[in-house]
Amino acid sequence: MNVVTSDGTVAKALSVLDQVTAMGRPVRMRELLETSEFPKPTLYRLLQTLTNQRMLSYDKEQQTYAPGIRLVSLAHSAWSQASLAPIAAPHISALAASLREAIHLAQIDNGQVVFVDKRQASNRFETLARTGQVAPAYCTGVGKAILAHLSDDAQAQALRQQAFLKYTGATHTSAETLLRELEEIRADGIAFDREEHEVGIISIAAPILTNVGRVVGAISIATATNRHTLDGLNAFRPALLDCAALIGAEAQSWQSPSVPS
Amino acid sequence: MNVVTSDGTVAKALSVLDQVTAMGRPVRMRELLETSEFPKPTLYRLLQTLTNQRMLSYDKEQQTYAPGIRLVSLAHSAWSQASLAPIAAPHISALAASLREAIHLAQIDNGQVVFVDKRQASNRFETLARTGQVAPAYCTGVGKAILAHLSDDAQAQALRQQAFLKYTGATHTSAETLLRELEEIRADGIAFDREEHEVGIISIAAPILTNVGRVVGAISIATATNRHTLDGLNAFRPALLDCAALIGAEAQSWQSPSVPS
DNA sequence: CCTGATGCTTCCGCAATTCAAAACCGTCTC
DNA sequence: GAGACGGTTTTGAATTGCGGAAGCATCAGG
Repeated sequence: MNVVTSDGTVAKALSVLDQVTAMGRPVRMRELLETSEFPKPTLYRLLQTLTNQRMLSYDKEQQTYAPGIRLVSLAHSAWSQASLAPIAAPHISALAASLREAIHLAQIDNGQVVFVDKRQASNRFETLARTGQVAPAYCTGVGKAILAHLSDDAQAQALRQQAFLKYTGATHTSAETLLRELEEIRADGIAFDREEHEVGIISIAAPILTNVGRVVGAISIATATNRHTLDGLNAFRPALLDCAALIGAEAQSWQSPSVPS
Repeated sequence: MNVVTSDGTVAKALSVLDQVTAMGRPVRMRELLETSEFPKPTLYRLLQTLTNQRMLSYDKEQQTYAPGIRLVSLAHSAWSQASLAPIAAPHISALAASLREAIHLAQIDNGQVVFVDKRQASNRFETLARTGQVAPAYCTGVGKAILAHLSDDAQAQALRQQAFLKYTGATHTSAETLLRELEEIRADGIAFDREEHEVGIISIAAPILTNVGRVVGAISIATATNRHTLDGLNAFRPALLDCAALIGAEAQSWQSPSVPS
C-alpha cells in the first residue's frame, strides 16, 4: 500500500520529460537545472537517456532539448484507446452541427483537465490538434463538472492537486468555496465557467456518467461573453445533457482511469 | 561514444509501453509476457511503475493495461513543438483547398514514418486525429521521399530498420531494389507510392528540405486508384514541390531529429 | 594571449535500485 | 478437492544509478 512511494528512475526520467514539455520551447540544460530537483550530472544523464530513447530531441547547434516525435506516435494509440474521443466523436459532431457552437470533450488526469477532442462549428481552421491541451480542473467548466461527480476519496485527492491560482477575479482560490459550488453542480447536473479561467470566456458543461454513475469525462460548450451570456448558455442545457447521456451509455464498458489508493 | 548501449530501466519501461500501445487494445499481463523479453516479475514491476506514472491505465475489472491519458497531454506539447505541423499548417491547408485533394505531412522517427498532420479537402469528417499514425518508410511515398534525402549514414541506419514485409505485389522486399529507387527519387525530387503499402492506394510525395539541404519531412497527395492514375498524380507535381519549398524555407531554424552516432 | 566565467561532460567510489528465482495466493475448471 | 493458471510478494545478489568533484570546451573582457 505504498502511497507516494516514488518509483525509481522511470519516475525521475518522466518528471524531466514533463519539465521539458512544460517549457513550451526548446531549452538548454542550464534552464532546466534551475528548476530541477536533480543535481547536474543526474539531470544530464536523464536527458541523455530520454534523447537516446527519442522521447526528447536534441539540437546540437543550440544545445537545446525539445519533446521528441516518438511522443506523437505514442499518443496516437493513447488517444484512440485511452480516450473517450472515438466513442464520443459522432455525438459531439452532431451536437456541434445542430447548435453551431464549439464543443469540447475532456477527461481528468492527475487533477488536470485534458481536452481529448474539440469541434468548432464555424471557422473550419484552427480546430485541429489543440487536442491534448491541459487546463486546471478547479476553474473550468468541464473540470468542475468532473470533480463534482468523483467519488469522495478521488475528489479529495483531486482537490489536493489543485493549485488555486487566481487567473481572474472570479477564480476560486480555496478548496472551501470550490467544494460548495461542487455540491450545487452535483445537485444541478450542470457546471458553469463564469470567466474563472480567462476573462471573456464562459462555458456550460455536463459530466459524462456511465450507467453506474461513474464519471468518465465531460463535454462543454465554450463561448465568448460577447456572443452569449450565461443565461443564454443555459438554453443549451437540454441538448448538452442529452448528448452527455448518449456518450455515457456507450462508454459503459470502458477503461477505468485507475485511481490508485 | 556508446553506440547501442541500452540505457537502463527507462529503456525497458519504454519498451513495455511500446508493446502495450502496439497491441491496439487493452491487454492482460499474460499476453505481454508471451512476447516480452522480460521475466514475469520484472514485467510486472514495470507495468506497476508505468501505471503509477499514469503512462498506462489499468482496468481493475478486466485486469488489462491500456495507454494512459498522460500520453495525450504529453503529445500535445510534442506536436506543437517537435513537429513541422505548426509551421506547415497554413501551407498544406492552402494546398488541400486549391487541389481538392488529401494532403499528408510526415516526419521520420526511428525508421518509421509518423504522420503529423493531414488535410482532407472533401469529407469533413474522418480527417481528425489520425495524426500520430505510423507506417513503414520503405513502402510509402513520404517515407521514400525522406529516405532518399537522408545523409549516407542516417540512410544506412534507417534502411537497417526496415522490415521489408511484403504488403502487396509492388512492395520492395530488399534494401537493394529500394536503394535503386531512392537514387532515382533523389535525382527526380519526387517519390511515388505505387500501391506498395495498400492495394488501390497511390501517392505522390515531395521531401521538405531546408536551405542547407537537410530533409526534415515530406508531404504527399494520397488517393485511390479509382480516382487518379499515377500519371494523373504527376500533374500535382509543381504544386506539391512549391508547397514543400515554402515549408522548407520556414523550417530553416528548426530542431534537428538528433540522430545519435 | 591570457584569465575568469559559464555551462557541458566525464570519473569513479558508494549506495540504492533493480533484478528474477522461487514461493505464494486467489480464482477458475474439471 | 486437486490441478492449472495467472497475478503478486518476497528476498539476496549485483547491477545501476547516483552525484561530488574534477575536467573540458567556449566565450568575453582585460
